[in-house]
Amino acid sequence: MSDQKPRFREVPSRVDFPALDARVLAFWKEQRIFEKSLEGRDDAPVFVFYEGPPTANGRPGAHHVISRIFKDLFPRYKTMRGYRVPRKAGWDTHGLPVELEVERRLGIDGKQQIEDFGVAAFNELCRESVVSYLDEWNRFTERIGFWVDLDDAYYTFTNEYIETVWWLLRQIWDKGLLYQGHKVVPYCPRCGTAISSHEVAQGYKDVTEDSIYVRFPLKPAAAATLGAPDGAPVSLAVWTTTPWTLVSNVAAAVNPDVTYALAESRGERFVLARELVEKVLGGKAVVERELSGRELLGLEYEPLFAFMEPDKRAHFVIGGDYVTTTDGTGIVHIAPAFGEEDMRVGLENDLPVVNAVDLEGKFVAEVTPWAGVFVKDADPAIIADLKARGLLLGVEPYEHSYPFCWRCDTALLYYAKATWYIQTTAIKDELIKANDDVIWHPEHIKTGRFGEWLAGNVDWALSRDRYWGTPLPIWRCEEGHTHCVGSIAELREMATEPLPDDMDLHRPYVDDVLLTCPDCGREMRRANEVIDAWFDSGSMPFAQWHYPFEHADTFAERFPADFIAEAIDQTRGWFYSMLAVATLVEGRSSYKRVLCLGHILDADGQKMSKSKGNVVQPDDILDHQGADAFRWFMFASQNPWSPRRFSADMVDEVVRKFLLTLWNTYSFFTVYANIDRFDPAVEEVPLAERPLLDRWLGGELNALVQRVTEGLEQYDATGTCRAIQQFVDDLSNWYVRRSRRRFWKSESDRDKLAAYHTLYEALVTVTKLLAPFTPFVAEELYQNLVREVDAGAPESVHLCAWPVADELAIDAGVSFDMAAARRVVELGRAARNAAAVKTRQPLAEVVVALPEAERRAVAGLRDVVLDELNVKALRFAGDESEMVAYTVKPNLKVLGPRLGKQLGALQAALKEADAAALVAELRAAGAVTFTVGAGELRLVAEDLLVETGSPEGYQVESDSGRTVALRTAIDDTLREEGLARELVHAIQLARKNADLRIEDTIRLTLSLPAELLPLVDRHAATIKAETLASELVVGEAGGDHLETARVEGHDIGMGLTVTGTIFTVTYG
RNA sequence: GGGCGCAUAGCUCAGUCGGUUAGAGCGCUUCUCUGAUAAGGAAGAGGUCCGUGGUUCGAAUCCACGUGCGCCCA
Repeated sequence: MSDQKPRFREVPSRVDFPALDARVLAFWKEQRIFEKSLEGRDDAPVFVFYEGPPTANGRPGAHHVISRIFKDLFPRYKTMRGYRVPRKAGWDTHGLPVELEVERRLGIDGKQQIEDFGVAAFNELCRESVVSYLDEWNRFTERIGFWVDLDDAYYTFTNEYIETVWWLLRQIWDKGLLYQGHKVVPYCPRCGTAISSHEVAQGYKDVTEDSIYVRFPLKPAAAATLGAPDGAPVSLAVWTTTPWTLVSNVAAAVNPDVTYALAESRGERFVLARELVEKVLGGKAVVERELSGRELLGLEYEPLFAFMEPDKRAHFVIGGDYVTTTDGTGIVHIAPAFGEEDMRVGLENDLPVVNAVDLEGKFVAEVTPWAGVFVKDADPAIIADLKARGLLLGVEPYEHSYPFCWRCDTALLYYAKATWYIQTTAIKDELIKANDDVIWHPEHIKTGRFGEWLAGNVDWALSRDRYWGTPLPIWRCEEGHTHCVGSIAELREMATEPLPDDMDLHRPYVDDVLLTCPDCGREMRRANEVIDAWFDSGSMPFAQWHYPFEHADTFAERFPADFIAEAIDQTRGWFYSMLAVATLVEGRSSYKRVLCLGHILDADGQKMSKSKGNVVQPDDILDHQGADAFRWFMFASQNPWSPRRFSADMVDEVVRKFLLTLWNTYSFFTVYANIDRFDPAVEEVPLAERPLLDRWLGGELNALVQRVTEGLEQYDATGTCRAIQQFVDDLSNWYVRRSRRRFWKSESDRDKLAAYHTLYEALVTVTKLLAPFTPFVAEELYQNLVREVDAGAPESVHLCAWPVADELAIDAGVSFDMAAARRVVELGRAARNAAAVKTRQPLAEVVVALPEAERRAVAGLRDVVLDELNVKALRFAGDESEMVAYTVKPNLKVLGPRLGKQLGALQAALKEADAAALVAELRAAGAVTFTVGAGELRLVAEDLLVETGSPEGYQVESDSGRTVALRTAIDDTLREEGLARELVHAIQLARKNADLRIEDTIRLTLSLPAELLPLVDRHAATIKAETLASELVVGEAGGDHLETARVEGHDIGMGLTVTGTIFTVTYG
C-alpha cells in the first residue's frame, strides 16, 4: 500500500439513486458513450436488433418500461461481448388510434364530419398529434437507460417509408397475391371501416341482449306437405340474437341430419328441432309428427318484411350442416349480408344478398319505419313490430360475447364489404417453414399459440376506409383495369399531370393523382382506401432503410434481425406482420429470435389500463427509486413473459435487498481502502496464494461470470439476475462479514492486501456483469473503482469487454467446504438461540457429527466456525458414546430402485431395530445384514442414513443427517471474557453515538463498579485494541463525550476524547 | 365453444432426474449480531402443493379428468 492521497472518492453509505441517474445520464451525453460504443467497430460482427415501433399516440406508461428495458439489456450485453449493435429507433405513426385522438380533440365524430372538416387539415392534425408525444417518449426512453438512436429514427409517415411500403405491396401484387374480395368482415359502423381479425379479437365483451323466437309462417302449399290438419297454418320457429338482420332475411337453414318435429301448442303448429320442442314451446306442446331435416328443404315461407324485393328466389328452407341444436330452435335465419356462414351458404344456394343497412350501420331509406336508425338501436322497435303483427313467439335475454370496436367501443357488425386482401393463405406453408427457424421465448409460443395461428391462417384484410395511413397504391380505370404503383418515380411517370417535387403521398393529395391506364389508355383513379397500419410496422426491416431505393448494403447486412422483443399480445400483431411481410417478399422470417414479454398488472393482479385508472406512472418510480431499481425489478422478479404484478412497494424491496446491499459493500470498500491507501495496481497477491475465504469468493465470482454469461446467451434474464443477487448477498453477508477484521486490523500484511484485492476484484467484476442490467449504478461504481485509479481503462463500463471466467479459479472443493462450514454455523446459531445464550458470550466447545466429506471440510474451516459461533474448541463426534440417540433410515434414492416393494418392510424393520447397535456394526464391519420377507439383505454405509441425537449437557440442533451440539456450561473465565466483549460493545456504541470517524483514536476513561476492576485489568489490551483507545484510564469518566451504560447488570460510565487517527501519514 | 399457459405459506415467487422433514424473500411475533449496511442471523406462527382418480415402493413433480384464472381465437 502506498502513501498517496485517497484513491477513491468517498462514498456515503446513503445514496440518492435518481440523482445518481442524472449524473450518469449527463456523463453519457457529454462523453457520447453510446456513440462510442458503436464507433470504431467496423470490423466487429454485427448484432442486429429491430425496434418494434411504439405507437406514439399517448404518453409512455409502466407497461412500456418492460419492453424497452429488455430491448436494452441484450444489445448492451452483446456490445460488451464485442459486437457492433446498431439500434435504430422507430415510430409507428399511422392508424385509427391517431385519427380517433384527433376526432376527440376536434370534438367531431364519424367520417362525414372528418370529410366536412377537410381531409388535408385532418391528416395534418394527425401528424402533429403523433409528433407532439415524441419529446416525452424520447425523454422517457433516455431516462430508463434505453440506448437507441433516437436522432436517426424511422417514422412510418415519411414519403420514404411509404415508398418502401408501396414497393413491398408491388412485390406482392406481382406475385398475384393482392386481390379485392367481397367477404363478410367485422365492420365498425362508426369508424366506417372493416376491422381485421386480430383487431376484432381485442374487443370481445360479454353482453346480455334480447334474443327472439319468431314465426316464419309457411306458405299454405308448403304447410300442406307436412301432414298438418287440412288448412291449418304452420310456422317455422326461428331464433335469432340479432333481430335487425331479419329485415334482410332471405332463407331459413335446417340441418338435414337433425330430426325435426311438427308440434302443436295452444292450437298453433310449429316446425322446430325435435329435441328443442319442450324447451321452446313448453311441456304442454304435443309432437304430432317427426320430420327429417331433409324433408323440410325447399319449403317456402312468407317473408317477414317486404321493404326490399330480392332479385332471386328467396324465403325458403335450405340445408346447412353447421346448424346445431345447442341453442335456439334448430332453424337458423339466413341474411347473407351479415354473417360469414350466411354468405357461404347463400352462395351455395344461389340466394340473393339483401342489404338493408348502410355503411354507417343505419337502415336504408327503403326500410321506412326505421330509416336512418342505427340497427342495434332499432331492435326494440323491430321486436314491437313483430309482436304487433303476431309474429313474435318469445323474447329471451341471451348472454354471449360480442365484438366491439377495440378503439371506439361501437358494436361491430358483420357486413359484406369489398375489401383488399393479401392472399397469405397461398404462402401458408412458407410462413410455417419461416417460423421453424425462429427461436421463441417462451418456446411454447412457437408451436402453440403462434404455430396454430399460422396453421389456421386466413387472408390478410389489408384495406381500411380511413384517412391517416399509407394510401393503398392501387389505381383503377373505368374498364376495370387495375395497377399497383411500386415507387414515386413510377407514380410521376404514369400521372396525367406533373406532380409537385415535394408531393405528400398521403390523402387527400394522392387521391387527386390520376394515372393513364397502361392497358387502355383511360384515366385511372386510386382506390380510396389506406392500408392496415400493421402492414406499416411489419415492413420496418425494409422501410426503415428506404430499401431498395437507398441503403441496399445496410439492408443486406441487417436482415434478418438477431433479436426482437415485444409484449405477448403482439403474437398476431407485429410478430405476425413481420413474419408475413418478410415471407411474402424474401421467403423467410425477418427475425431469428423473439422474446415475448408479459403484461404489467397492478398490485392486485388487475391489468393496468387507463379506463381502470390503476396505471402506475413510471415517473413515480423513476423519481423515487431510480431507473435501475425499476429495471432490476422487471428483470429479476419473474420470467419475462409472465404477467407481473407491479407496485412501488415491490420495487422498494428490490432497492433494499439488492441495490443497497451492493452499495453498502461498495461504500465499505472505499472507506477502508482509503484508510489503507489501497492501490489495486500494485503488489497483487495471486489468488492461489490467498486465504481460503478469498479463494472461495474468487471461485464463486468466476462461477458467477460463467453462469451469467451462459444465462444471457440463452436470453435468460431472470435466472442470471437471481444468480447475481445471490452472489452479492454472499459477498456482503459472508465474505465481508467474515473479513471485516482483516480490513480493520492495524497491520498491513499480505492477508489484508489479499482481502482488498479479493473484494476489489469482486466489486469490479460484478459491476461489469451488472452493466447491461443496471447501467447507471454500474457506471457510477466503475467510474470510482476503476477510472479513479486507472486513467487508461475504458472510459465507461459500457465500453468494457465482458468478463471472462477464469475456470482455474473455480474450485468445487472449496465451494463444497464452505457450504459445509456455513451449514454447521447455521445449526450452531440455532443451538445458541435455543439455549438462549447470546453470541457475545463465548462457549467452551462445539461438537459436530457430519458425513465424512463434510467433516474434512469443516476441519479445514475450523477457525471460521469457531469465530462465527464464538466457541473455543470444535470437536467431531468420533464414537457412538458421544451421541446418545441414533436414528437409522433407508437411503431411498439408493434402495428404492433396488428393493422396490420390499422397501416398506425394510422401513418397518429399521424402525424396530436397535439403532446404536446397527451403527456400531456398520462402523466395525462396514455392512449390516437384514432379514426382510423371504430374503436376506446386506446393507452398506451408503444404503443408510444415520441421524444423531442429543448428548447430555449440550444443546443440539440437527438437520438432514448433520448434528451440531453446543456445550452450554459457562465457567468464570468464559463469563469474564463475555463481559469484556459486552464492555467493548458498549464503548463502540458510544464511539458511534459520538460521531467519531472509524479511524479516530481516543483517550478512554471508565468508571466501573469495584468487581469489574480486575476484569478490565486483565483485558485492557483487548479493550484498547478493539476501541482504538491509545490510553485507558479507570476511575472517574471524563472527556469530550460522556456516556453511561448498563452492562450485564453493572452501571458503567465512559468518557471519550479523540486523540488522533490511526493514520501515520496525513494528507491534505 | 376451441387453443395455449398458469395454479405451491397472508403476499411475491423457487422447487433440478419422481426420493427422505416442500423452500426463499416480504409481512407478523420473540430473541440476537454489528463501528459498512436502509442490513445480517435464529426461532415461532403460517401449507388440502387447486380438486378427483391413476401410474409407482414412493407424486408438488408423471398421466387423465375436473375446477378456477390469464392470454389468444371464435
